[in-house]
Amino acid sequence: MPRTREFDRAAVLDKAMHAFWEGGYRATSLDHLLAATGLSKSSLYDTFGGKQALLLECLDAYARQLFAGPIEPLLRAGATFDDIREVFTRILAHAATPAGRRGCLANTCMGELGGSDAAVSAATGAIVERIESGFAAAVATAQARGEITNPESPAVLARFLFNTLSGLNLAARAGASHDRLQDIVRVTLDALAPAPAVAHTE
Amino acid sequence: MPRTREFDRAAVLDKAMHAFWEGGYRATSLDHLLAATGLSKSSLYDTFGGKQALLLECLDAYARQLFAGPIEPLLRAGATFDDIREVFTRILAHAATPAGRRGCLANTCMGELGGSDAAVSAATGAIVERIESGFAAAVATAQARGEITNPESPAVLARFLFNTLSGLNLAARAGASHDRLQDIVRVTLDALAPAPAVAHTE
DNA sequence: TCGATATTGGACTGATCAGTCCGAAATAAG
DNA sequence: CTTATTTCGGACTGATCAGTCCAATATCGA
Repeated sequence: MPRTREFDRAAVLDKAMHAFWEGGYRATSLDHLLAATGLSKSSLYDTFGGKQALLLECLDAYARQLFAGPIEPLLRAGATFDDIREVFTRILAHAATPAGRRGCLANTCMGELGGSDAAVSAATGAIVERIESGFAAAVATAQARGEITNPESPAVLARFLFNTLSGLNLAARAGASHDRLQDIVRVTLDALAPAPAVAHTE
Repeated sequence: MPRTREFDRAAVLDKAMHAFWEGGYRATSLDHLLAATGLSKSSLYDTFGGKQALLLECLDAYARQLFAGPIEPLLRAGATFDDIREVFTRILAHAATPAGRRGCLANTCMGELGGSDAAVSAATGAIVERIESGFAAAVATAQARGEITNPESPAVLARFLFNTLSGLNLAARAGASHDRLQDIVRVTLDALAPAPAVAHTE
């Protein structure tokens, strides 16, 4: 009996996600979102509830694409140092695309709304948590295999790795050169398994 | 002949800076700025020109307090590894204060306006540049003295150090624990002069 | 004391914000 | 074809935004 919906929910969500990703939350007005998604105000409100609720769904969609894309190697059981490397390689590759300048949606939202919106804070916190525990598992495996010689605990090294990621995303958004990002990644990865220094001293 | 001004420009600037620091640019409305500074709309516009111009002056004031405070050790001629350590110690100490949750004004502005406001971008870029060249100089000195054994160039290590700083500020704004920040700093500094690994292999 | 001049308070503007609401349109079951 | 049901377009709301403007006010030199 009902009239058929004229849009695809998932496709609309994807477009809204890219709009937020580009401009952040406040700077992306509802009018802008309507233009980006092509639907009417009433449809948007009927379907998603409101601007904040839409952002939360976009963060979910963003997380899914993250865990299916650049972060995916980290979630495989038995991930190793190579998988950690692969994550950074993928991040760098994405940062090199025109869309890469937008950095990370979760990162941007955290910076903009972290202190003032508990729901957004929770959503981004969950993403952080999942990435970091992936790093920690991979570090533990890599330490057991001797690929990572840095004796800090997996949890600590995971924090360090995530922090580098976080900085990279902000740098990309600030327009950093590819070289700059590569340098940072190289030093970071090298910190996990430093070359044996000058050796033969003692 | 003129009527005497009823406020202290520097004090007003300081209050406005803290308002922006707390809420970012867009979320800090003019009304909020007026309440924070205590002056009237016409005084604010006569004195500073407008909201964006005020932010730019706040960024200048912020840079001055940064270079006279946490970053100061880095700007001394002949700064060494200890001075790099001292910078991070000061950053950690500041992050532990209630105000530390706000992170870094320049960082927040870069994330919020980096891609859309060239003037803000230039202002924050100049701050980054100055901090990073301070890091680079200190790294060069420390390498020459053998305090830093990591063979990467001073410029590259400076990028790495700044990236850690950048991540720390976002983490602080996201409400990270003190332990978390400390872990990140420890791993970062250790990456500059890694302990001689297991040694005596080879 | 007095007048020239800058500061100040606050009303005002037009734009834009997120969000509401309802009549018109479209559809599918009967 | 009719009708129940949902979607859709767009007008509308009240709040808030940054910014303008001017009359009232206060001050200082003379």
